[in-house]
Amino acid sequence: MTVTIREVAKAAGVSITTVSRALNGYSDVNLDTKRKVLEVAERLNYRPSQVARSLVMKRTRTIGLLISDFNREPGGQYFMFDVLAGIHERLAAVGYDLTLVSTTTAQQRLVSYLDLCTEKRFDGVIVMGIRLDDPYVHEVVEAPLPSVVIDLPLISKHCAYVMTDNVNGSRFAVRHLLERGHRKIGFVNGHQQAAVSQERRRGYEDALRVQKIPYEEDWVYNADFTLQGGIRGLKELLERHKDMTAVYFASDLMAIGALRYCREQGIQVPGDLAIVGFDNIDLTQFVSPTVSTIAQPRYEMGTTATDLLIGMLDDNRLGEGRMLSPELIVRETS
Amino acid sequence: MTVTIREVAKAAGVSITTVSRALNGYSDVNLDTKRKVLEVAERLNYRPSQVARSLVMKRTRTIGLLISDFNREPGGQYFMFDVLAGIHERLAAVGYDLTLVSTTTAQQRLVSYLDLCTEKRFDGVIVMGIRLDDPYVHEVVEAPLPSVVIDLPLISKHCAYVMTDNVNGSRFAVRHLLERGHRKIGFVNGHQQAAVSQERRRGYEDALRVQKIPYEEDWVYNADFTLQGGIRGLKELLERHKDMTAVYFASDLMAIGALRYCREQGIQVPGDLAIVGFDNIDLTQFVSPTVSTIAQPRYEMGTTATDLLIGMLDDNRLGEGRMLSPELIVRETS
DNA sequence: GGTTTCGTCCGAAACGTTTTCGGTATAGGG
DNA sequence: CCCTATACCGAAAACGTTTCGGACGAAACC
Repeated sequence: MTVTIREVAKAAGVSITTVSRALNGYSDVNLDTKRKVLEVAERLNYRPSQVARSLVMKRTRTIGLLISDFNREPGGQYFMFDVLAGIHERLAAVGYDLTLVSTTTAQQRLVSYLDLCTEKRFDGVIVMGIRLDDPYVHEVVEAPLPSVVIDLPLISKHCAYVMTDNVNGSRFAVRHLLERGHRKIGFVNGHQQAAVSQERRRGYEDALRVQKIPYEEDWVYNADFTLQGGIRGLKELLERHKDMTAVYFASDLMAIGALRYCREQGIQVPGDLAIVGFDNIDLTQFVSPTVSTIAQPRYEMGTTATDLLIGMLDDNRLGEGRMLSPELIVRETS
Repeated sequence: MTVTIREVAKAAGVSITTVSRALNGYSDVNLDTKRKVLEVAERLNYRPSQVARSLVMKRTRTIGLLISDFNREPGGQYFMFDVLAGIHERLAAVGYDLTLVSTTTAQQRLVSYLDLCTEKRFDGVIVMGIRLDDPYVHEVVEAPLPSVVIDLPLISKHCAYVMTDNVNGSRFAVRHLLERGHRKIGFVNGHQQAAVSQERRRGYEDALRVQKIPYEEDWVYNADFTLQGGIRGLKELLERHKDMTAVYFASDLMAIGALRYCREQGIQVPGDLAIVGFDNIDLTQFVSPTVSTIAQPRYEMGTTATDLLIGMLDDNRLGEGRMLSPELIVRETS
């Protein structure tokens, strides 16, 4: 059926050793026989089996993309697609493959994260969308398998991470509102199982403190990154504080939900209430008014994650953390 | 390093044949020895190598997702992510892996589509985002490798396809505008290298003809699915026809671009001009006014594509075409 | 009691590569 | 003329599985 190296060898009148060497560009093969081999291989349309090669080389040149439940995070698509594009682009450049595995896969087979990866003989893994309370968090860090985690500061010898600098991102957002003269600023956070939520809260707190504004719990509402969560958060905060003039949301989706609520309630944005979101998803530019936000370099997160992983694999570097800079984008809601 | 079947055999005091049979649930192995083997395998934390297995079984249980240039289609993300989710979900259920390969990968290696797939020994392929003028279109159809193409009606013994019924989708859109009383209806199409563009134009034509309205070339503008394209299209059509009261766009992104242009020009939507888009991307619900559109069952496209492929692989069915029904969603722009 | 049958198990080949080690021939140096 | 260096090539082991064909004993049958 498929043509093997043996048939090429026979057709070219040499041993399979010589074929292998000729095709892989080794030096100690006569130029004429090399040409002959290449010509025959071309004529027979020979394609070396990567699985056979993987078996003997003990590396698959395949890295796994572990997505914690593909569609658990509503609106996570906006984030994930760009990261994925970055990962894919960089991996293609260095000749690695990417295979998708979501935790549902593991669940269905009742097998642990690490077991799955060793069965498939991945050379490395990139982990995305994992939560603080996910059971396999420690498995990722401690595994001998090189890995890089996105948006969760896990680090070890074989585990690197890349995140946006969420603390500073939050600071930018809140500082911006402060500069606009706001003093009564609420904060609607994401769910507490996300590492980024903690950091964003910290940035909010810090920015206030710099201006000697005390941080108080009841100006914060813990939602879940979703549209509905944003609506609930705004509603609740407005009830608690009639004098609130600005709200900072830990996701654009929540900010947009809030925007919708404001329209229903006749609250003028930014006149009555200023709003800043986080993520810079496409939507922010299309809703009206357009929403001010903190941009995450999503594509770059993908590429640097890949770079870190490749560094561990090919130049066996150690795991390290990489912080990417967010950027304040001022639009109409503030 | 990693524990092999040989070590399990030694530890359990049986042959590797027996270990293999025990683990794979064959019948002719004594229940006691089977238990013993399972216990030892568990204790040693044995994980069978899928690459060794692939080599001998001559199937990898891996299917390739061929994306024609990941970020060539601007706005393609909205479409692709959901399809991807559907594919992934279904594949996981039947125990296949999915590995991403974009044409850039092949280009970088100067190797044809088919060569790439045979090297990686994919069991099948799903092709997405391919254009009519892509050089490897015929390669896909004629290859012995089972494949499913999304949004391009290619069919052969080993090649199936799944698309939305774009002709009917267009009919729904235009008929809806007709029912609203419009008679002067423009059409801004996508680029001509997409198969769906031809179909959508046909649907537009048909719907008009049913109402005895002649189809005329100069009511159609060929754009490119993008925001800017939508703006250009609307502008051009408005210049050609002062009396136009409605426009149908072959993508939501174009419709939304048009919406933006209308706002700038003070054109009332739907008062002065009614608008219908295509795709039902999330954006349509967030812009103001919300845009009427034809919904594509994106997730289902992914799952049925997978079902078709699995059918060819496991039950060796032949390639077939599957049409999915679109749905008219009336919102504020019409 | 001999022959079958059945239940268990194992040896060895096969899958398609890479790589180590060594072999042969030719050329060059003394 | 002998020895060594060099260039080229091949045999065979290895990677970790699955599976075919058979072996061995015990039970069953005639």
